[in-house]
Amino acid sequence: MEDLRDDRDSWSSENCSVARAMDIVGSRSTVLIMREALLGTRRFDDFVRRVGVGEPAMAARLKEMVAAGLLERIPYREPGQRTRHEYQLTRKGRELLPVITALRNWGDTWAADDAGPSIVATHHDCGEPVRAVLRCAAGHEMADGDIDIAAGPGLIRRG
Amino acid sequence: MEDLRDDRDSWSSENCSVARAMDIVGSRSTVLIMREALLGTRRFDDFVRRVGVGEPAMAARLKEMVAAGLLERIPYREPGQRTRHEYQLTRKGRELLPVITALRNWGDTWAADDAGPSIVATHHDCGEPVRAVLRCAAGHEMADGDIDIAAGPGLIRRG
DNA sequence: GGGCTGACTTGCGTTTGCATAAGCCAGCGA
DNA sequence: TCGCTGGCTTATGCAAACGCAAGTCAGCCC
Repeated sequence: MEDLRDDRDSWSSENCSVARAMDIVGSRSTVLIMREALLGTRRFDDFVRRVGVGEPAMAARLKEMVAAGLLERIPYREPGQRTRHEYQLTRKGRELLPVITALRNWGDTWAADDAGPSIVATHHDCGEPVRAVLRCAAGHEMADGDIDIAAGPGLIRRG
Repeated sequence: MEDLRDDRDSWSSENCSVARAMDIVGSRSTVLIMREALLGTRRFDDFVRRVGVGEPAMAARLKEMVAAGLLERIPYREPGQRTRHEYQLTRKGRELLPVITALRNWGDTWAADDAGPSIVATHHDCGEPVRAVLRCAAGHEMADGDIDIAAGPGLIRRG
């Protein structure tokens, strides 16, 4: 099994999933909106207050995220109230949870304030803290030294 | 065990590790530089070529990343060449691998082009593909529905 | 039909990110 | 000592992101 890192210049990163993911969720406010959405927030003014960005920025961001398929704009009606809209996570959006969790883990370790982390994700069944870890399809958990880089079907070779 | 999502307005996200992580690695180019660094790139012009940003932006980004402790600027000398500097990952930087991996997984699933992913991380020992997954300290792997949000020591409660 | 409220939109000015083009500088080889 | 090369820095300008302040609009309540 060849490791592509050994000949990094024989292939290009044009078709890169990391870059494409960053085009969609690459801005600070988008990530913070995802954090809130994953914590259950759904309404416009709750997002504004909890994320801490202004209304114009929030409106623009939410519109982009609906267009990108991370959120869905759903009408709802509370009794005695007019019809409003809320922003619900789609599957595409919910599946960003490992990204947000990995970011939170890293921030807890390397960028926390003196008091320690403010919130901890825990396993509902056993109460133990949850982390994003690297695991192979055979079930082995690993550190970064145990990883090779192999070619996928979309690899663009050079020369 | 209380779930903090049930009373989201009783606490604030001021002290948030996700936000602080985004302040450090929140820009597209920083993430792409981390991608390349984790693939083994170390030299200035290799970063410029492989990441696809201009030299001024790269110089500024690398300087920030060294200041943030993600990279270290190390002098080296190839025989017959003058002394140069390369950018090596620190432990702080290397530990972003789960974040980058989670982003790549998500991009492969939700933002890939028709050809499929260009590269696949595999386990060196068994060759199976590697993913970032959520796992609790007791060893259970889980989906997003199995997660509670508990208070950490740094939580800021309100009124 | 007039007020109120949640959910935006508009306008303006600032900051940040990045591109392009050009210039600088250290030192090795000749 | 002179040119070459890798590794930047400087100059300039555009475009996107964001904050603040103010305005709009829909419709339920009265």
